[in-house]
Amino acid sequence: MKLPKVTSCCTPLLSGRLTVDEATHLAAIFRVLSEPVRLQMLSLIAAQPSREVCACELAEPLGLSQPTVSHHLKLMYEAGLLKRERRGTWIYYQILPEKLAMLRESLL
Amino acid sequence: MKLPKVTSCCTPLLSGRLTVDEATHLAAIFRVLSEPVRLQMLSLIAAQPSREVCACELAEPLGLSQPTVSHHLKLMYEAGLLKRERRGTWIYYQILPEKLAMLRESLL
DNA sequence: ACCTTATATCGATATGTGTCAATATAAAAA
DNA sequence: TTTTTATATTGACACATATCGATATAAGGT
Repeated sequence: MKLPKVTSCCTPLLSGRLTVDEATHLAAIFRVLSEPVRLQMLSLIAAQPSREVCACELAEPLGLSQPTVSHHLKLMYEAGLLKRERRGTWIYYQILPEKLAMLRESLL
Repeated sequence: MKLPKVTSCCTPLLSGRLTVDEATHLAAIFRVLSEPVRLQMLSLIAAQPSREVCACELAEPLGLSQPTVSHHLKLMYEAGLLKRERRGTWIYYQILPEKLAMLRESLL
């Protein structure tokens, strides 16, 4: 059985008081967005006509090593900002726009 | 002469490629939001009927020392998330909703 | 099986930062 | 001016994390 998609997680920041758990969870997502190279990665993915990117395409334009790219992608994947799909040897990453929408709502 | 209020700062994340400077600037603001106690502070300010709070009212409900509260308020002030106003011995802080609106736009 | 390429993990290091006690500064009251 | 209260700064420490080289794992091709 399929569960309905969750598009929000937290009380909006400005209406009602955040619980400690809500604040911790929301802060963790903002922390993932608090690294310039990760924002550049997201921008780079969004700029592709296919709206996806192979992990192997990121190291060179960002000037980072492969382990570092892998590290950042993992953090964004675990935060629910990216989904991934293995196709053969390669892994492709896509942005999950619902997560960004949820974040926008949290800033209301 | 009064300048028009700036409500946006960066290319939206998903449209067009972020420059390094834009990514760095946006990431710095997200970093300020990446600490649970700071989100709780914002929530606490917004929950006041007056929409403002005296710095001296924050330490006790958050279980933090006065220097730590001062530190967090300074970071949020410098990031443009809060404005402050001295009234006598006390300093009152208010949220700048335009900044949050700008952040929401950056997540488009 | 072996080799090649892509991705993940590990270990080490450097840098950043949240926290507090101690102290300094600012403002008002006595 | 002295005292009191509020806020800011400083210095120290603990902890998190971005980064890389080295290595491990995964998948496909020869």
